[in-house]
Amino acid sequence: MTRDGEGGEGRRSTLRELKRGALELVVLQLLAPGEAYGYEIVSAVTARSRGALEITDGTLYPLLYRLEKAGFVATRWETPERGAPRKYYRLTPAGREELAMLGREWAAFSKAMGRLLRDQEGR
Amino acid sequence: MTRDGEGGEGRRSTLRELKRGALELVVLQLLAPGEAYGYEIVSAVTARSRGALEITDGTLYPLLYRLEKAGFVATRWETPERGAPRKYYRLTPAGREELAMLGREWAAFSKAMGRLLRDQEGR
DNA sequence: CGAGATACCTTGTCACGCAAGGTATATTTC
DNA sequence: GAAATATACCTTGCGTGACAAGGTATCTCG
Repeated sequence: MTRDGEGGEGRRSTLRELKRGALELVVLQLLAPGEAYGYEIVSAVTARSRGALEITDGTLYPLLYRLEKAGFVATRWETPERGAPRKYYRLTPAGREELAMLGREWAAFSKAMGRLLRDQEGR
Repeated sequence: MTRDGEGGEGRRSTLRELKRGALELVVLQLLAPGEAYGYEIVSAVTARSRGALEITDGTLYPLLYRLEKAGFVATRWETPERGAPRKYYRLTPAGREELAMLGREWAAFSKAMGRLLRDQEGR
């Protein structure tokens, strides 16, 4: 996966802002089954969200750094038999708590949004 | 509703970032049944989202201004019999289109998130 | 006339996604 | 064995937007 670019001059991609806050939750969820390295996470985010969420490595690495600084993930370097060295990330216990909490918050939030969008009542 | 403050020194309020992107959609939805004025919208957002989304007027007014500049809402001043003058906002046809589009995007996004969070598969 | 309530608006700060660059290592090709 | 390519990680600069904090204008009440 190379530099993509997307063509975008000044276009606002509507819910772009919304997707921001979801990213931390998504990354933690992706790490739940086991460890993964940076580039792997970048493509997993797009794949597992079926395109609803697309990120670049320039977005991910600062986030991973914040997560590590917050104690939610721990890292490990590994040099595979072929290819460049990889930095593997895995959840810490605090990271699993954070994941659970964000999951609950997401559920509450999306439920509230669904209700609000469904109701036709005039305030 | 006065200045609230929330106590927050450096605290990260978790899904705060996520709620950003939802706000435009929520405000447009609140205006769907008819016009409303600023302060009314501020309290309606909290009430209709049942606390899942809380904003201050300092957040809303810049957003309303952006929506107006984008042609999604139109305004009208009214001086009520009692109290300070109010600026009423209503959806334009373009605003209704935007609302419909954001609603579809929200549905797709929340569906993708739900699926991602539900799946336990190891990438 | 003050004090308070209602309502609107602006300024400054901070967070963060993202494009665009860069570095390091390993592999392939000539 | 040097250049080219691929893989992977990291950093810088910019723009956007939520929010706190402050401000202004109008009206009501004592």
